Amino acid sequence: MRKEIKKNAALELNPNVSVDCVIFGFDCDKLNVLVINRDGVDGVQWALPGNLIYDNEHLDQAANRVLAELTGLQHIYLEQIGAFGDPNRISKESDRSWLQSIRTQPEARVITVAYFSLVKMDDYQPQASSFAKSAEWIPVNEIRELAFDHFDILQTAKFRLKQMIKIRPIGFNLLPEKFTLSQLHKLYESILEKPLDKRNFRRKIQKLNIVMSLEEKQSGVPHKPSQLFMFDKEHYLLLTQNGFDNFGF
Amino acid sequence: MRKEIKKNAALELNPNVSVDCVIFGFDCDKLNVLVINRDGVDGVQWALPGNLIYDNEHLDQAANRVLAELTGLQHIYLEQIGAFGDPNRISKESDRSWLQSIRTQPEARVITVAYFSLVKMDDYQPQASSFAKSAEWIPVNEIRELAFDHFDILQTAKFRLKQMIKIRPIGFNLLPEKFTLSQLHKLYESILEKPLDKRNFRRKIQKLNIVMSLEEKQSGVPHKPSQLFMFDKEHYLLLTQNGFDNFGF
DNA sequence: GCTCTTTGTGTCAATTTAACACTTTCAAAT
DNA sequence: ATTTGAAAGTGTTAAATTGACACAAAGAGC
Repeated sequence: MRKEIKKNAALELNPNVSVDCVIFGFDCDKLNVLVINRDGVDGVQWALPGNLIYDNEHLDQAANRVLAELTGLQHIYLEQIGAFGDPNRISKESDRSWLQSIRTQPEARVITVAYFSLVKMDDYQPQASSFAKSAEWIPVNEIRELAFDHFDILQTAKFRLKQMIKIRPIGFNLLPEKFTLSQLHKLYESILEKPLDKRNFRRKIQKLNIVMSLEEKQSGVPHKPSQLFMFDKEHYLLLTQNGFDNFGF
Repeated sequence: MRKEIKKNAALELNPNVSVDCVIFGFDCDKLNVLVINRDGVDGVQWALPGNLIYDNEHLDQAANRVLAELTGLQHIYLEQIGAFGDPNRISKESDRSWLQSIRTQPEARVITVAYFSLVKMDDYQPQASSFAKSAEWIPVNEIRELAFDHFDILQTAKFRLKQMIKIRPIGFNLLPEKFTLSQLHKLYESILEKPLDKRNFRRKIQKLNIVMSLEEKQSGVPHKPSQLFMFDKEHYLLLTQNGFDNFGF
């Protein structure tokens, strides 16, 4: 039985609980996810940024801290997806040996609490540090495998995102301040993984009153320049809190 | 640092991870939730059934085991709500002293993974055992306070239920095999906490093709007897898996 | 047979949805 | 200067869905 008394919980990692972050970014073309490559693992094997929590730390704080430590990303609103904790989640030899090299209790049962977020890719240039030897944006649909149970977590995150998009406005965190409706359109298509009728999409978005058209237009593009839009922060926030009942596509 | 090697993980409770269950039941009138009263706590202070997990146990299994141990309820499909783990979640003195009496590491940081489920109240007569000195169904809207952070968990469960009802069919697990549309109607009103137009409700439900009317009618009621219905298991299951896009009320 | 209580039913106007094609505007190439 | 390619932008229609709303029917108990 574990019985020792903790003296300095503040500094102590809890060997049983970790957090993992699924950070989605949008490059105005497709959905990407932020992954790291771990120091001490040969070759390329992507993993979600994640690590053990401290004993005195809020889960949400831990997620933010771990994300920042591994990738440099800060001040991101993270939303919880849920807990994952198959007792046999360490099925890959590379994961096992990596844990041996980094954890004081590499065999400990770990429950991981997953978080996700949506950010503008351009605003966040990942900088690998701590045990991350690299940190990169990778297109979501190119990912076939991840460390531990991270692939499951990613699938769940994608699913949650699909649900969320029907209930709340989305895009504020994923698009640049000024954006075109085509970009927003593509964002929705990327998340839902299906084509949406352009005219119907535009009509629906405009009726929500969350976008305001600017005077400005695109320039330098080899085709008809697009009107630029901004989100109407007030309306957007209102809908974020209240959600909408009927916004199916 | 905790460094000891576990020999018999199978028998060892993990001091850092617990599960809690929010079991909703419907008495054909209002929504209830299953709560326990703990042995060793003076007076009445309700708590959700929950306890630490074993080190080698799946989270879902742990939730089922703990629920069965405390209330006798078995074979229930539990769905995860998420992880809760405020490091200061032990704010009440009664919780603290109760932990002292039952846990080997009463001060340990605990992350709890919450689950919820919907059952027919009549099929499950709770039988308190283990550290539960009683186990009862209590109307959800009479609950003002619960042990630990269980009130938060309950609120989150209610919220998730409200969301779920718009995306998937509901009722199969909450109503008796044969039921009336009025009962189903009341169930939806209880969950959504708002009145729904009777005719519109019936129209919508019927269009889903999840209910089949039986030849049978109610009898012995002092008013016009109601048609009885059953769920069409096949259609119901189909919609459970696929969800529906537009079922707002 | 009267009363009480709950069941069960239909219409209409307003809104929302899905399907669908052509013109406009710019930059780059010729 | 003209052409070409690429994406932007725009409206109508038929069908489906929504929400609002009121009264007759059936049984039990008196």
